[in-house]
Amino acid sequence: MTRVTAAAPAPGCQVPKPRADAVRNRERILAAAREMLVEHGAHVPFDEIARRAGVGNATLYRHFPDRVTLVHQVVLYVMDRVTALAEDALAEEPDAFAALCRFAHAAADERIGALCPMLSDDFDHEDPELLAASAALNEVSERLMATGQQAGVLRADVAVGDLMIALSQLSRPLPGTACLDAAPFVHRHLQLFLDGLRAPARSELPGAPVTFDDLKQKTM
Amino acid sequence: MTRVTAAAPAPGCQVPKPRADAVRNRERILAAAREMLVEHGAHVPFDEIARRAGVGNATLYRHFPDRVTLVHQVVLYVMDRVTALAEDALAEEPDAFAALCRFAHAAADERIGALCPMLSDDFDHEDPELLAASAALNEVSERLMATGQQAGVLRADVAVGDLMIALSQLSRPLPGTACLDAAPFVHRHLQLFLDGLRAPARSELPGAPVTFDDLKQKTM
Amino acid sequence: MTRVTAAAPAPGCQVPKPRADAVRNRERILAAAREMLVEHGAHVPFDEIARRAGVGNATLYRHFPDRVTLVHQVVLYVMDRVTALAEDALAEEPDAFAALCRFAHAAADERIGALCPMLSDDFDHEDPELLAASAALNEVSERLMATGQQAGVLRADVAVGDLMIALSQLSRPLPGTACLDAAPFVHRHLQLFLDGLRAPARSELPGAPVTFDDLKQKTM
Amino acid sequence: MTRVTAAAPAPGCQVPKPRADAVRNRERILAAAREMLVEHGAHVPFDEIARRAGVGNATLYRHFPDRVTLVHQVVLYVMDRVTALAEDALAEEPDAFAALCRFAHAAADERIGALCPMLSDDFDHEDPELLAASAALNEVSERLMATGQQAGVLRADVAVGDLMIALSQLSRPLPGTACLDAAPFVHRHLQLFLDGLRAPARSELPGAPVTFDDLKQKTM
DNA sequence: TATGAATGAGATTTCATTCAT
DNA sequence: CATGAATGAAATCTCATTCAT
Repeated sequence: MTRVTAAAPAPGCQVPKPRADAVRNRERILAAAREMLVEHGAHVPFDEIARRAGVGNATLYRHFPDRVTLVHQVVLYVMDRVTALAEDALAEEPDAFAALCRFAHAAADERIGALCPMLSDDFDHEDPELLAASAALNEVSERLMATGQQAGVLRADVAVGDLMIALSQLSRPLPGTACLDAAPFVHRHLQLFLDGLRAPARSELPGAPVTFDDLKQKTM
Repeated sequence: MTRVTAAAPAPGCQVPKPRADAVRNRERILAAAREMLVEHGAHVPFDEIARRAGVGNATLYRHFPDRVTLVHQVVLYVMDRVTALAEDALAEEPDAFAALCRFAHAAADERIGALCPMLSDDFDHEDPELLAASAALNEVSERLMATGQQAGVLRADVAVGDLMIALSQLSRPLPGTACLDAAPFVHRHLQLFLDGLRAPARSELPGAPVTFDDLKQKTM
Repeated sequence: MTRVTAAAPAPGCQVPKPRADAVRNRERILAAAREMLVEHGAHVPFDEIARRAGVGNATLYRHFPDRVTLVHQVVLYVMDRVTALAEDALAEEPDAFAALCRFAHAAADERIGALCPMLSDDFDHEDPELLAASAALNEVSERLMATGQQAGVLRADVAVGDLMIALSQLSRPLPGTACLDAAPFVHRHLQLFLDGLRAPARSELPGAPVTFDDLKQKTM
Repeated sequence: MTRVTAAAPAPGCQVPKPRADAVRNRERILAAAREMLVEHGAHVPFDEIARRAGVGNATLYRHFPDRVTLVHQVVLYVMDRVTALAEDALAEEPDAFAALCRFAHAAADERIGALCPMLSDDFDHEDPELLAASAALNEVSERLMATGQQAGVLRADVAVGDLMIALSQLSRPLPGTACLDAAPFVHRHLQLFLDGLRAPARSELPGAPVTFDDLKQKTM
């Protein structure tokens, strides 16, 4: 299993020193931002995120010069963790459909909805770090679905993009509800959706299977 | 079929004069607000709504003294139209599951996601107009589901609340996508969800069936 | 004499209504901004300008969305007044060199230094209003200098740009001094410069005569 | 010729160690600060000066505890160099007016405008180092002017303060122009001003000759 | 000593709401 | 009634200065 974002510096490199407290602050800000963004939407005041992270607001600006950058880093952060969940499900769950379900529910709990900003028009899909992380998630989730389709337990007319979109939509916080845990039906409706994915297909789907790359198209 | 929100004044009442342009302005504001709220979330500046509606901002305030009121009226506006869609589906579609599907897809197109603010903590569920509209929608949609369950084409462990929530979530515009039409996979994923609703049930669902009334609970 | 910026609306035009108080506020802001910008440089807090003008800060933003716009309008405002001074000097002062001196000292008192931002790299020289005002000032000041040169009282190797630049430089507030009136030597040094302009030329000048258009070149 | 600011420690003193890199850093900061202050005014962020000097911001603070101190040292730095230029002109240029011109143009190139902060209300004129450097510059520049006036080539109604002020004003970078070299007309207008200084006087000057000491008066 | 990081105070800008025409 | 203008409060962002490594 490869963690993408935690790129280790080459041994003997000249980068001065990462300074422990700065790293810890960065982590704390990312974690706080993920919660705030998922729970309260993209409009949370920066000061609130800073307070939740326990740092001054200017510290937040030092690490993430603007909102776009912060969101971008949160996406990377969550994507990395979700990728790990998919790898775990594949490795530990022998039944193909069970693996898919395990992944889906775990990803919802891991706030996969935080990946939604990727779909935004102004999201930078060319960023190298994102491309790498994205490819990793794409690879493992395609493996997850292919396994199910080859085993004949997953309908053939769906692709990873379908899963990712619906997963994100269904696990997004309902407006006005304070946090994800306060929406106990997420797992219910997710399970209904997963039942719809199970083979044999029960109806014809409009449109074509959505791949991961489709999500990067500006023109959806 | 009863339209709830267009309450006609009692005959012989003394309400001065409805003034044609005021009525037209109210309609334009409601339509504009529905689009803006669904597309850009609850944070759209009032001035933007006013501009989209083609009226001055103060006119908007004259019709809707505050954001809460405006949102409330938009909910009523959409709820009324969605109710009509359910009635039409029931009346014109002989097959029970086909009726459900027709309703779901039509409601998505009608921006049923604009009902989400109902789930917000600060939404006033005691308002008489809302109670009436709500009861009407509840009645017809329960009839829609009951028909399907009695016909054995709809799994028995789901209720209207499940449908409404998931429908809203799946049809909400993805962040950054300007309008619903720009998200062509909404109907794909909605259909997958509908396939999950079809009997026989393929897996056990966590939690209990969600009724319409469950959605009014402040503590979700 | 033609005032350029105070463009009168065509009779019978459809522009709604200028609203007296808004016009008065705009005037007050422009006057206040001219003083603050000339006295304290381009970094004066917007709130200070608003306070000096006696309006709320947001009112300032309504009239001038950003600092660039405000500065631009101040330039137009001052340019118009300086143009009028040149016209007056030409019309009322029979002696050519006396007219030039009268104009120079009056322009210094009128804060011609406020035109300095025109020389900045990010100043928009393409704006139609500015082009018109600029042409008017150019025309009258060239007439002013040509008169002197034809009368043989003004050295021939200088052009309007030379006058404008030096005039602006010499009348700019010295850093740290509160206001122009507190720099009583402005008129002394201006007169020394004017003496240097008088014919016959006492030394050869480096470079070429600077025209008005030269000042618009980004590459100075 | 006495260099004032490079005060050598008394022989036998106990100052620990000058540390070569600290001295070099101090030089680099002073040079960078002179450029930034002259080019972008007194408002340049400290961090920018530090970046331009190639040191960390805290290093800047170690050498110069606050902005006032930094500006003060820059003034001393430039004053010392300008004094040297005046001495050179006097020593090497036999013609009195030529010496004045040579000095003026050289001082402009040496950024004499960096002395302007001396005129600021909050500048400390009592500092011993400054008093010494100031006296030295005053002495040599008075000698420069007296020579010219005794030779009858420089008008009698001007004093060193007039020269210093006008020189500073005319050589200050125009707003938006990045560096002095980008303003090719500085020497043109300076020469015009010098022509105005030449005897015989062509007009009467308002005000009285400005001495060096006049510039120290808080109330100008 | 040199430095990057942290921070609060203040500057800039936006927006919901009220006011005057 | 309809509207553009005005406004304070809050959000975003910058920067001089201090701190910790």
